[in-house]
Amino acid sequence: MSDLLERLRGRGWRLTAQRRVVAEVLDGDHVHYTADEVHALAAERLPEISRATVYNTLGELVTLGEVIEVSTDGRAKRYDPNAHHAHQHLVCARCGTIRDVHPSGDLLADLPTQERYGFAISAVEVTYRGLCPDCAA
Amino acid sequence: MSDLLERLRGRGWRLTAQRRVVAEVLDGDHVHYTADEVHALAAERLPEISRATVYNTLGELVTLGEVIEVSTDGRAKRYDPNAHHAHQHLVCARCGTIRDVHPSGDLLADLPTQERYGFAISAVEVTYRGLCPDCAA
DNA sequence: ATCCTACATTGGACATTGTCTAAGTCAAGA
DNA sequence: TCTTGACTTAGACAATGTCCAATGTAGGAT
Repeated sequence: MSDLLERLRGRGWRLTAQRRVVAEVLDGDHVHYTADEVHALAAERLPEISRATVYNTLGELVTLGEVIEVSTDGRAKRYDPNAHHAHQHLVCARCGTIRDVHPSGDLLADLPTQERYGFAISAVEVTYRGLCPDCAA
Repeated sequence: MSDLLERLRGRGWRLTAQRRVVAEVLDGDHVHYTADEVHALAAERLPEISRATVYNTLGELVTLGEVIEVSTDGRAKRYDPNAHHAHQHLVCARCGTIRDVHPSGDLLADLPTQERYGFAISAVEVTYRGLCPDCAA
């Protein structure tokens, strides 16, 4: 992720303090924050950053394909910076924790043509649900 | 679905006009309404029905396993009465239309043990995304 | 058939998450 | 350094969902 800013600048992104802070917050492994969490963490470094800017920046990162938006349930969307490695999600039904997982098998091939209803399918998402060790205890 | 009310009464459900109307609205094939749509349709038959009751009833039906809650994206959840046949969903990324589909393959077996992080996995959901024929045109 | 009462419904306030806008600010090229 | 169009901000607004106290009622008991 350290070269993310470089990549974005190459695409004509204007590099502002706010965008830099948001990108820094998303840096790291197994990070799946909500927009509000990103805002809180960003505000630790840049207290005046507004919610609107965080939403804007996250939306741009999603559009650019640098970050994936994960809607686990009715709760807030989470943002996953691990966009360059195909993966799926394992979600705790109780506390909402997310882990990245890598199932085997060709998910797209599993859907017969006659079940595609003429759709141009562009993505397959798999969500495994269950209780994490802490919540199961 | 016609025997749904019987089944629910057998479980001690008090049968009210409101609950009957909500169940009737959900009756049918390939129905994936949002809570607000259910409320609007129910209100056609029972104008005084409140939003709270629709939310309560949908929640109960989900808890009882008669209806499945589908969170397609950041939009409103949709309610799928086809709970007794395992199936997955095909969603149009543009208009939000949902079709029920039945992929082959054992999705649960596709996740290696070492990728389960000690979770007790209880469900697997697959969402295929793409553009429906209308939106692709 | 009528009465009781626990359960269901109602309306509206409230909460959460996200979007939009007008006005001010600033990064970066000239 | 100047200029300008893109960026940020605060706060109003919107969409969806939850909660509560007051009221109503289904269905068993009498």
